[in-house]
Formats: sequence, structure tokens, C-alpha cells
Amino acid sequence: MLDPKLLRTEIEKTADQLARRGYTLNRALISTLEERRKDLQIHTQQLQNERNTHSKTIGRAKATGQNIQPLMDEVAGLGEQLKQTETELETLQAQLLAIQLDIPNIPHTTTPNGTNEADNQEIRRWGEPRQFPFPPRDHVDLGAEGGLDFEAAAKITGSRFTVIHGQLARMHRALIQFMLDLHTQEHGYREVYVPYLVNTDSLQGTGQLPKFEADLFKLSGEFNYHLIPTAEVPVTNLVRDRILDAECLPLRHVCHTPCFRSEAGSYGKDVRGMIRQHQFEKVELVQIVRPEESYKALEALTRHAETVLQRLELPYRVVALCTGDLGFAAAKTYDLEVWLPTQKKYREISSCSNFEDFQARRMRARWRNSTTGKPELVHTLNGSGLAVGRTLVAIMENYQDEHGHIQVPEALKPYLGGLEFIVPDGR
RNA sequence: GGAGAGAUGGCCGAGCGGUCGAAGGCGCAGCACUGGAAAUGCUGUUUAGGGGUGACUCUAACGAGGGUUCGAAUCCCUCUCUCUCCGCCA
Repeated sequence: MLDPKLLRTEIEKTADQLARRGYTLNRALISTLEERRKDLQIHTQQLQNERNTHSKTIGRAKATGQNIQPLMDEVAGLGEQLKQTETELETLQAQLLAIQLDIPNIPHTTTPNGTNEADNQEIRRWGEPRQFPFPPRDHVDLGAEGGLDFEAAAKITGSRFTVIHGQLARMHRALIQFMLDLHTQEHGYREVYVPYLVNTDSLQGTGQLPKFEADLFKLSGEFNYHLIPTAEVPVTNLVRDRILDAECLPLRHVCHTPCFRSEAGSYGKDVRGMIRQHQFEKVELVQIVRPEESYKALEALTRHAETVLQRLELPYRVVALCTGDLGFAAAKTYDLEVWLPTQKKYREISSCSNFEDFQARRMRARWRNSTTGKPELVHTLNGSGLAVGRTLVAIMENYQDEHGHIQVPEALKPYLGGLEFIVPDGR
């Protein structure tokens, strides 16, 4: 959520900034509602004041045994009038809030202009894509011996789920351990375990609700819970409705969870394989920082995610998302894209974002600024470190040999009992 | 699932329907005292929103939401969470 003051005092400037990302702010409507809100609030508070004053007078009169009937007559009707304006104000405020919850974040000045993916800006590349002396096979092909079983998943559940067997499943698990160990032991993150089902307050806090309900899986029945689309939701909401001491900042959490996304199937994109699934594992980095440090933190967090790819020796590039490709809550985002030889393309494997105070305002997540003594909004960031399923795909495709065996990356060997190769045959 | 108890400020803990944003204590901050400190004393110490250039002022909040009332922390209803006991369970 944007600072409501921006909509009151700098609406034109705010509208211009939002226009950069292709969002049209309904200035006329907001200004009209805002004006009415102001009048109504002043009026309501006047009436409340009147009521309070009269009630105190009645209290005093009663205590001294005076006849209170004339006083009672005076306030007759006030209650009705007050109730009416209060209700009206409430409705109006709810309307304004609904509008505010639907407005995306303002892009940071360093976020490049653009309308879609094609306008994203490459920042740097790492690693050389390997030259294959044979035509490389994609992961579906490599897993066809039984390591990856999409048919079984479709039978058990439906499309866009995966069953992973044998050594491939083991490597999938090993990747999670490897990532968690790296971030906790070398990058200063604290591991956390969280619920995979969350309430609507949490989803509103990080920005999935109310606008993106359709992207989520929701429980039917008596619990009004959603499955998490990312660990970002439970982990960031750890600080919801809190005022943190200055000394606890920055908070750095790393968390492995499954992620559930219903939007995945709707694009007709990446229908083959396990690139785009309704369920996947992810190791997520979340930071809660002081506002002045958030852009430094974004660079550091991005490097932390990159380190995973470097240790696994997977070629990748970093792109800065343009304003048109930016997520709803983000002010600036770096995507990490890993090289997939069979697609001859870099494909997204991590997304690292600074949300500034956008999520913090929705969550009422604050810290006590020791110089002002006042509670102020924190800045929140997160990034994948990394998406595990896609990492497995990248390893399969980049590390395959002509027999369809997968060489185990050096960094992963300790997690696989020193194994050199795995054969994705499901055994 | 059954039975019961509870939820008040950073923490503990009072609170008869009226002057209660809330006693008292602890903690914290400032000042005094001191060579310095401890102890002691005094003062201050929630959050959000509105109005005002500002001093300031108004409104709201005692788990959440509704209700009764001129007036609710206090009475009534619903819900959530916590604790105890029983049952069940990985």
C-alpha cells in the first residue's frame, strides 16, 4: 500500500510515477472520495465530541443528585445522527481502503522503463554455456526412464504436478539441504519453519490479496485458509503488527517450503515438464531492514541467490525487471535466469525484490527509530535462493552426458554421499 | 470432540456503568543528589487518525466483531486465541 498522504497531497506526481508501470490512477474518483472523507470525518468527530461532553455533564449531574432529565432531552436524537454519520464514514473509508489496496507500488528510480519482458535490462552474466558434442536432451526426456513421472502425477492429482523417483528425488532433497546450509552458514540467515496454510490477513499483508485471489489455492470447508504461493507470505508476516527494536534489524530469514500456485496452468506456457507446476519447492530469503539500508540489502540478497548458481556452476544472468514487468508489490526486482541448453535460453530461477515500505504498511510492520524515538515502517525484501525444481531441471540439462547420466555438481557431492553420477531411471 | 478458566499499556497487575488512556509496581528515559556510581527523589514514558504553520487540539483503541445505554474496560451476544483436565492422534 502506498502512503495515503501521497494520494491526498501529491496525487498528480504519484499518478505519473505509477504511469511508468502502465497503471492508471483514478485521480478524479480518489480526490472526490478523499474530499468527502475529510468533511465527513470532521463532522463525525465533532458529533462524538458533543456526545462525550454531554455524557460527562450527565455523569456529574447524576453524582450530585441533580435532575438529569433536561440534559437527557438535550442529547435526544444525537445518537441517531451520530450513528448515521459514523456508518457513512465507515463505508467511505472502506471504499478508499479497497482502492488503496489495489494500487501497485511505485517503481524505484533505477527500475528501467518498459512494457514487458523484452524491455528488461541485462545487468551481468556469469559462466559460459557448455558446448555439447551431442544433442542435449531436455529434462523430460532425461527423466523418461522413470525418474520423472508426469503420468503418475496426473493420475494421482492432475496436470502440472510431478512425481520424482529414486536418485533424482534424492538430488532434489539434497539441493534443499545445500541451499539452506549455504545461506545459514555463509550468508548470515536464520532458518525458520512456518505454516503452509495462511489466513487472509497474511495474504493481504504481502500483497497477494485482495487482487490476486485467482492465483491461489483455497481450502473449502470451515477453514478460510489458502495454501502459500511462496514462503514470502508466512515469513514476511512474522513481523506483521509488530514494532521491532532497532537492534534486531536487519532480520534475515531463510525458509524452505513447498509453494502452491493455481495460476501456473492458465497461460498455456511451459506445458512440458516441471518448469511451471502447481506445486514446487523453494528456498526463500527474506530480509526486514531499516529503510536507508534496503537497496544495499537488495544487492546483497541478489548476490546470495547468485552464489547458489555459482557453487553449482550453472551459467546464469541477472536482469533488472522493467517497470512493465514488475510485480505488484515490488519497487525494484532482479531476476536470476539460468541457462537451459535445450531451450537455448536463460530462464527465470529466482526473483529478488525490494518492496520498500509497501508490504510493511499493509502489515503495520515497524521498527523504533532510536534517533526519532518513533515507530517507523520497515522495508521488506525477498528472493528465491532458489526455486528447487527449476534448479534440478538446470542441473539435469547442463550436467548430462551422452548416455543420459547426470554428473553430480562438486558442491552437491557431500550431500549425495560422494556420488559422481546419477542415472535418472527412477531406481 | 467434551468440561472448565482466562485475554487490560514494554512487562506484572488493579479496575463500583460516569471526570478511566486507564491505579499501583517493574522496566526505560530525563533531571536532581554524587568526585563518580549505587541508593533515593522528582518528572516523563502506548498506538493510529483528523484539524492547525505552530504551541496545541480533537477522535478512536482495554483479544476481535456486533448489541444495550445519554455514557461500556465494566452488562449482553458471536467469534478468535491462550491455559487446565478428559478423549483421540503423528
